[in-house]
Amino acid sequence: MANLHAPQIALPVHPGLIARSGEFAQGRPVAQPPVFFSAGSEVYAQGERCKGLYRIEFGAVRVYRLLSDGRRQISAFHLAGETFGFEADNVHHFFAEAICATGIHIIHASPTNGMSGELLPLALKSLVRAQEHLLVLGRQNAIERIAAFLSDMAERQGGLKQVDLPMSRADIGDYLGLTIETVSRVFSRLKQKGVIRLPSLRCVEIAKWQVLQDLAA
Amino acid sequence: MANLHAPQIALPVHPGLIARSGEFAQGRPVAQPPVFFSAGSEVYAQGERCKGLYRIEFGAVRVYRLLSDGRRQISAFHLAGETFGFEADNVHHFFAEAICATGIHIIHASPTNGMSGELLPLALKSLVRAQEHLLVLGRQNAIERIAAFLSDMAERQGGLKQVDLPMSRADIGDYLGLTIETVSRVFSRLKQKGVIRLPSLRCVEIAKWQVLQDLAA
DNA sequence: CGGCAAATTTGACGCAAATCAAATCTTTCG
DNA sequence: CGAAAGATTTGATTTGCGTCAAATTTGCCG
Repeated sequence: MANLHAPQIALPVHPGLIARSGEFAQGRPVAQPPVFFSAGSEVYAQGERCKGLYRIEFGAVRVYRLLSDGRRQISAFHLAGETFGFEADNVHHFFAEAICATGIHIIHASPTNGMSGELLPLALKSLVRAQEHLLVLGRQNAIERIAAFLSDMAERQGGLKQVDLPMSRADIGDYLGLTIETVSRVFSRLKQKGVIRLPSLRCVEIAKWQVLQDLAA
Repeated sequence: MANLHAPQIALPVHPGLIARSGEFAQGRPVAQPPVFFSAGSEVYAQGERCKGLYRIEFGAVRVYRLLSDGRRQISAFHLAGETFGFEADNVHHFFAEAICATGIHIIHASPTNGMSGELLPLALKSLVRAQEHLLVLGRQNAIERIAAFLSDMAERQGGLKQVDLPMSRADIGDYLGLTIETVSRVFSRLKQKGVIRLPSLRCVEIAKWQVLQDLAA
């Protein structure tokens, strides 16, 4: 049951070094220049005060919580173009870490900057994602979880057959409520059945799209 | 694995019969008169067009999805005072049913009625709830899930020792990703350990608050 | 009140995924 | 390049929860 993960130590590289990209979009201040985070570095911590929202320029982020005994649940992965960091109050209740080299716009939301109209749709997208994921964790078995995960990742990357997995097997396990061994075994099983190919550890090629969809149920 | 639930048949009793309560609060139009739903009746269905948001006056609601083979995942229970029915687009992706006799205000949100300011906090509350629940489903065992569920229900009912459970064991199971047998066994185990008492099927008395909290991890 | 249907509990057993263990493969970096 | 550390895969075994089955309780309605 225990599933301990030593925190990966890596410090974020802070602004100033980074070329700033468009600070204004549609005539509104969007963010400070994008901040660069190296693989494994912390974007924010549980208990930290919210500074705003986070929009990923490139890279990927995992958002998670820990139980007191070290079990970890990743509640979401976020990819380029996605916005995360919503909280009901102004304190973070989760940890967020860059999975790989990642550039993030920090959006300092305030009542005055006219962002509020776009916040709700983004928050709702997060909500729908979380609710979909509840179904997977509550009622699907290992192979269905992996199939759903791969379908989702593929879809979010434009539906190409080649899917990039920036995260480790441990991350996938902690997202799907499985152990790394089970994740690995299911990958092997899918490969052996010809549903996917694994050109490399962090890359999956979906050979039988329809079969994967059906498995995801 | 399969977990079939025949839909409970009961029709909502529609307005007109119901005395209308304050249609305006703080000078804004809030809702049509509250609508009464009998136990098991449908509030909305998956695929149905969104008519607005729903605020519970009294009673309780379950929101759920079904897999093609009938497995059901309840993503949330909603109690009196709570608002539900958020979607990213204007189509419902879940089913909502009254668990018991329930009165609901249907809030026809529109850009013009000044509700929008209050929508985001409510949506975020739903989001946080869903994320908390992910941790339970992903990483907690049966006893921890039940303990977390009972703690949550107690807290939402004002922290009293006597907790009302409007929902069946089947509902609890489908919310926590467990079978009814496992739910029942865990209740028995908690009772036998003196953590809870069961004055009746739908009522739990929390005898050892701290133990329950510790179990919820 | 009495009888039936549904819900819940309890028991026996099986299985999917966890755990424990060890062999590969990959990456890092001196 | 080559060694060491870490990640992943694979195998053997255990176990918590699901499944199947039956007993018991509760609620409903004439």
